[in-house]
Amino acid sequence: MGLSHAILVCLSEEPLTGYDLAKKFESSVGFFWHATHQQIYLELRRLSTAGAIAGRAQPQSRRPAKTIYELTDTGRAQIRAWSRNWADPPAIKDDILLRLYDLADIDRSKLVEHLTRRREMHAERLALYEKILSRKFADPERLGASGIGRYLALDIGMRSERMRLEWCADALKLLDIAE
Amino acid sequence: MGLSHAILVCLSEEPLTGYDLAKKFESSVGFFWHATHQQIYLELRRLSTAGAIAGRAQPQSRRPAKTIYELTDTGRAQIRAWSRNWADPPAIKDDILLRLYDLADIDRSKLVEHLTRRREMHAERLALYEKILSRKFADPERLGASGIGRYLALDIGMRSERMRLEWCADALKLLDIAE
DNA sequence: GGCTCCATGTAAGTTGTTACATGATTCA
DNA sequence: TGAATCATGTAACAACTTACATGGAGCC
Repeated sequence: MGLSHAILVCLSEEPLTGYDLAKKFESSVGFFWHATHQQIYLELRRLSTAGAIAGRAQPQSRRPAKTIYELTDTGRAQIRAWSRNWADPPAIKDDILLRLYDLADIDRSKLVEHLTRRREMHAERLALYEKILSRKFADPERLGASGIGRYLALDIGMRSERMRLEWCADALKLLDIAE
Repeated sequence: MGLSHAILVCLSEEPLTGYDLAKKFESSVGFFWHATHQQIYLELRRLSTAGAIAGRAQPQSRRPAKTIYELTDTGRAQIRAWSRNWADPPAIKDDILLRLYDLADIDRSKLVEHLTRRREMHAERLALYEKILSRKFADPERLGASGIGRYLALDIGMRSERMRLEWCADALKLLDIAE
């Protein structure tokens, strides 16, 4: 199961609450692993009863109480074991390619609209990643071990956005001349 | 739901049996939409009772009987309606990026092994796509409307493999010098 | 005699999505 | 005064995975 590993990896960096994790899954880690808060809270309870993580309840004044989870030694051992396993490259499921497959039967102008919007989204994403790069990885020589990994994750994110951006542009060109 | 559309799109090309569809989902369409035969047979029954497709039973000598499904007018209308909807870019869920995120805590030599294997897989995939390209799309000028769509789907597949291939190579280089 | 291809299914379990719910605090 | 943030959950459903099952045909 992927989500459990994603959570363990996050917690290996620092102890977090379910709420914090949910936020993380909407930005940094979320760039390559998506999860909702419902999934996260459920999984936290599972990992907790399995002994991979431990939660400390922390009452707060003026705020609902929260539970901060951290890795146990068992959890740490689990990550190490998991990291040795082979991971199949992810399968792509992209609706827009499905539409292209049947181009003859489909509303052409809508497709152009969608491709244009996607091109913009990829450009925005790319700009965001570049901003993160310049802020956090300005000096790649001085990155620590975990820094390199995060740099590489960001790097493939950028390459992916750039590739899709270019493809959208070329697809639009081709659709235009093949009118 | 995605699978139903994937099936409808396949059937818009030609009538097929569940078995044929399952094969298609392991090669051509399978490059951007994966499904097992169990899912497919279930979905075919659903689509059939919903009236989007119709199956003709065809008894065979020396072979088990088969059911050939084809689109109904309702089904065709459904595709057209669906094709106008916006499709969010696919979310990536890649285990290997998860591992990178936590590089400090992880078995480095195993990671190198995995990246090397992945690089090979991407190279193989790319070669396969290039072969398909030269066989089926040798002359892109003369493609019909549906041909362009399929060409573009193949094109993004090739770009994707090439991008990942290069990323693997660069990641291996970086991990090597950052030893 | 075993392997792959044809052709279709059931059943159980896991994962992911969507809708709904609560309730206080802080900021504009 | 209303929206966003903090913090956590239940419930129903949809989608996907994995294991198991059947049985003949043709090939090496």
